[in-house]
Amino acid sequence: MALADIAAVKSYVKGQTIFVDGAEAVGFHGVLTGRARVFKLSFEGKEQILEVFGPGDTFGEAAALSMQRYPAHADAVEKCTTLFFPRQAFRRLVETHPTLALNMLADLSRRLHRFTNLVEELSLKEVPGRLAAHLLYLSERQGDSDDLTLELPKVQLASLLGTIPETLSRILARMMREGLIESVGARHIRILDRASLEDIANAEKRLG
Amino acid sequence: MALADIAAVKSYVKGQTIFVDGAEAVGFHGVLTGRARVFKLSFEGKEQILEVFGPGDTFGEAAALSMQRYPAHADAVEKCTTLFFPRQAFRRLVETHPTLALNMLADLSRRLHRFTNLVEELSLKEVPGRLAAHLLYLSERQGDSDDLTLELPKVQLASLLGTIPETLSRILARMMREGLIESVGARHIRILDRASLEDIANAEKRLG
DNA sequence: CGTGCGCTTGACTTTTTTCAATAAAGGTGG
DNA sequence: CCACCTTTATTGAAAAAAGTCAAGCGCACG
Repeated sequence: MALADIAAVKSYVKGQTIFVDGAEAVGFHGVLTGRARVFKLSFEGKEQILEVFGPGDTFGEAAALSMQRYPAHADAVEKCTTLFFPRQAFRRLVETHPTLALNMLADLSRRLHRFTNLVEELSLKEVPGRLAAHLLYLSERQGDSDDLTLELPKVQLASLLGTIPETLSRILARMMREGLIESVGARHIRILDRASLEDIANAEKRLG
Repeated sequence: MALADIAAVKSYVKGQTIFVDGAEAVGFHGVLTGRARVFKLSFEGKEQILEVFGPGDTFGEAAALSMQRYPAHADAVEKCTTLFFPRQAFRRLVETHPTLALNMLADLSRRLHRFTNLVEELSLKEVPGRLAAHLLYLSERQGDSDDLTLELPKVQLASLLGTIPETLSRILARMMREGLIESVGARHIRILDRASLEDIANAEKRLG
């Protein structure tokens, strides 16, 4: 695939900015190692993570292809290397390779779907619901085990769930008190009552 | 364009379901007359409108093209006719017409961008901020006049802004009390203090 | 070995929702 | 054209959810 010909490797240290909201979109990234995040920042400095990307994921394609500017910020969650594809070359490639365009369509559709769900969660569920859904998601991703690893520090997790660390902390504590989960060290959690967690995730809000 | 060959006209009465969340995606729609909305429904029955579509807009393409199922509900805001494009025929068309694929890419990118902003508003702004932003958006759309028309009944507007009618009503009342806006009949509003409205929309939350 | 950052907890405030009642508006059939 | 009835909008009072501010703990990393 001619894609490789136009790419350049870039690397970022933890916390380093990859692009900023509103900046001219000069290209997009494919993650090689580490993780990156795309997020929105409020005037007061609160952030909402839109997505976290790991090896194999790409981000910024939509902006590079059809938009003038990046619609959000991106930085490195941890030390991270990416393949960078410059805008113009990428555009030409897409325009001449129908298959590439179709792949991109599939990709954007997936992303759109995820955003739909994010909106649903933010607007229609309370924080416990979002947290429960996230825990179940992690469990599924990690082989349906009841023991799971939080893949982000709690500050970041809070931001991903559209809340703040204090609130996250309290709700985690409440879920433990009620025997839904158990804490196994800093970043590990054991699911004790999956059924209740599922109820909460499905927004039948009761929990005390 | 061969697109017309595969389409069929459909018509819906006010409130009629166009498709439901999770149903198999059998095709997509282009609005001819009237308006349609795409929305998510919570377990308790609260709804979050994702987008409202008018003549010339299309919706459901991503689902029809790449996904198995519709990611949300759709119904007619008012009496409404659409052109319906069946999934299979559309897919074949896109696969053989690169230009069509590129147009779709542009379209999905735009939509993705809008969703990004919706997430930002829901997560990072309070209701007054969202309302202020919406009023300014309507003003711009309607020719930058200070007199604007709410294009939706208040229940729907509340749902679009991720809140409930009561809250919307209160905040509208507050904005009047504070001289930011003036009510001119049921669905018309006059902007009196655009600068303050812009401040609020940009989330420097003060308003009292 | 200390400093700092991440995490937790408590007390308090603000925002939003809920519940309930009322008022206004709009369409329909007589 | 009007009366009726359903839908839509507003308001109050109370409750709940989440956020702010501030303090304190603990662990990691330099």
